[in-house]
Amino acid sequence: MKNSEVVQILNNIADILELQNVPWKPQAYRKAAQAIETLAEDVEEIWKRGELEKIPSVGEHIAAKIEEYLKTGKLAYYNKLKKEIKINLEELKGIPALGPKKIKLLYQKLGVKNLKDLETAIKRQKVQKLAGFGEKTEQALAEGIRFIKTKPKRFLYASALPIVNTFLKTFRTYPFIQQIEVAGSFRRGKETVGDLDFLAVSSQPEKVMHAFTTMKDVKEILARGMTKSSIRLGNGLQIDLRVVNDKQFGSAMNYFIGSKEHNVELRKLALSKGYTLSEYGLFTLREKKWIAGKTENDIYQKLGLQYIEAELRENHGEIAAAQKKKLPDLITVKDLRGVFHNHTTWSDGNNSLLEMAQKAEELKLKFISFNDHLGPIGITNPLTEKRLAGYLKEIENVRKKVGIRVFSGVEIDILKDGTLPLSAKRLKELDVVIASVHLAIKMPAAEMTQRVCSAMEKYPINILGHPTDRKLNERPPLNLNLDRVFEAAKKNNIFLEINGSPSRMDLSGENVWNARAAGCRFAISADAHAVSHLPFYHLGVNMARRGWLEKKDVLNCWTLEKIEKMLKR
DNA sequence: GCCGTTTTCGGCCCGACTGTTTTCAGTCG
Repeated sequence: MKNSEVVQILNNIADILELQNVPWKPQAYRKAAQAIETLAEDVEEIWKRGELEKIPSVGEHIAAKIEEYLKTGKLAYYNKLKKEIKINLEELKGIPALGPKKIKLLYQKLGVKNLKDLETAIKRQKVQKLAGFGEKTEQALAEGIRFIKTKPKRFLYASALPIVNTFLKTFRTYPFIQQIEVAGSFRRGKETVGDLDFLAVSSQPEKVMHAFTTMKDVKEILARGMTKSSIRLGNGLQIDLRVVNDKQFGSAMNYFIGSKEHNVELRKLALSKGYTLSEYGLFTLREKKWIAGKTENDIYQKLGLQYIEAELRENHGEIAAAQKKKLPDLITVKDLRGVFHNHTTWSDGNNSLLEMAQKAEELKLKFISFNDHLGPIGITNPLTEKRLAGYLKEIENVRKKVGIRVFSGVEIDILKDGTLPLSAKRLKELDVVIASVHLAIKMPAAEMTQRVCSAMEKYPINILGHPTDRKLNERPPLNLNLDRVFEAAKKNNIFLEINGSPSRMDLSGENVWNARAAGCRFAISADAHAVSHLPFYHLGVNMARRGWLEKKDVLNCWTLEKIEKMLKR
């Protein structure tokens, strides 16, 4: 699956062309990148069928470039561009508040080529003296650097997911492998992963190691042993594979799923009961007699615990709860009857209302909620009060053509002053109102908290959209006093969104956990901008599970009658 | 560089906010 690599290269080309002031081409490359990003299929398969140009926004020239890359692993045009600019754009463009124009000026006036140069220039206070820059910009850049430095780049769960699936599917076909599973933070459903850990059962470990280290996507072999090897893929993701025997599989899974903190607690508990626990099994302390290890359930049982789902293993009280048999009956993907927060061509989505609704029906959902943008951000092609009537009319038509419930709604901006750009009266004409912060995202905590809480107090809002507005690997969460936000949400009967968009995952599992403790309820959304995005609600379920949620905590799981009743404001 | 058919050439989602200015450029979505 080379999709993510192709997407990255096309985006990088767009960045360079933008820096060079080339008109229009950057958009063309970016659009093509976006189209490939939302593909459900492997771009290599499409190329093999000779259908690259059938991908929207991919024309003759970009298709040729994709072909060159897939064939040779290189792209001459991209390499030429990289040589021309002499700047480490990938590094610099990641800094918030730094765009192509400023990067160019920094290079021309101060010779800044990379992060290190920029740091030196800031230290010498040279940046603030540049035309168009100032003290505040310099400060903002220093802060931006601090942010990206303290946040090591991790892979999004969603980009690791197809790799995991392909890997498992392939390795499960090998006759010399009896069992193989993914472990690590991926298994715990974390929104990002540092690497991937797999565990296999085989009586011929050397064959497994051979198959692993000779996979076609391997770029580098980091370690190759008899039962354990590590490789790095072309996209930089590290994969570890370990082979154990049948009797050890459960204990090894338990050890490699972690978290480390959970494991430490579990081992302590084992000791207190006269056992010792390691990746090789649960043994009696004195005679080292094997007690359990074949399955994880055996181990938890022997320790007097309920089975603890992987998503809960963060040493967040799960062991104590398991002792008292008080673990939550965790929500699953199947419990969701529908999905909130979906965009269409009425704002910045790629598919029509009908296409989205039909896809939801195909996914066996019972309802879909449309929440196109309404607010001042032009690039989202937002709805206006004027266009609202046409939007609602088309939704009415869609209702006649599909067999599922279709909720009308908007995603409306919470403006800087805490007001919404549509009256409460008009908002009440809609089934589902999601309110979100999109602009003026840098505000001190007190003001930002006031802004969000005031909107929840004064307007008929159903769902607070992506409450912290964080973007994984891109920017930190809003300055918010979340305790106050949770309190206001509870008081005003507003559901907190768990946004399943891969780079958002907002609220995070930990925030969900806290909000649940504060008595809040939740709505899971896809924030889909294309039919291929609809399944993103699965990722939201990961956050919900990490936050200990049950069916009763999540609006999507209720009966349609109950949902409708609850949405009335 | 892509797209479309009132166009094979001439368009290409655009407004708020910030920090720098004194009317606007750059960034963000």
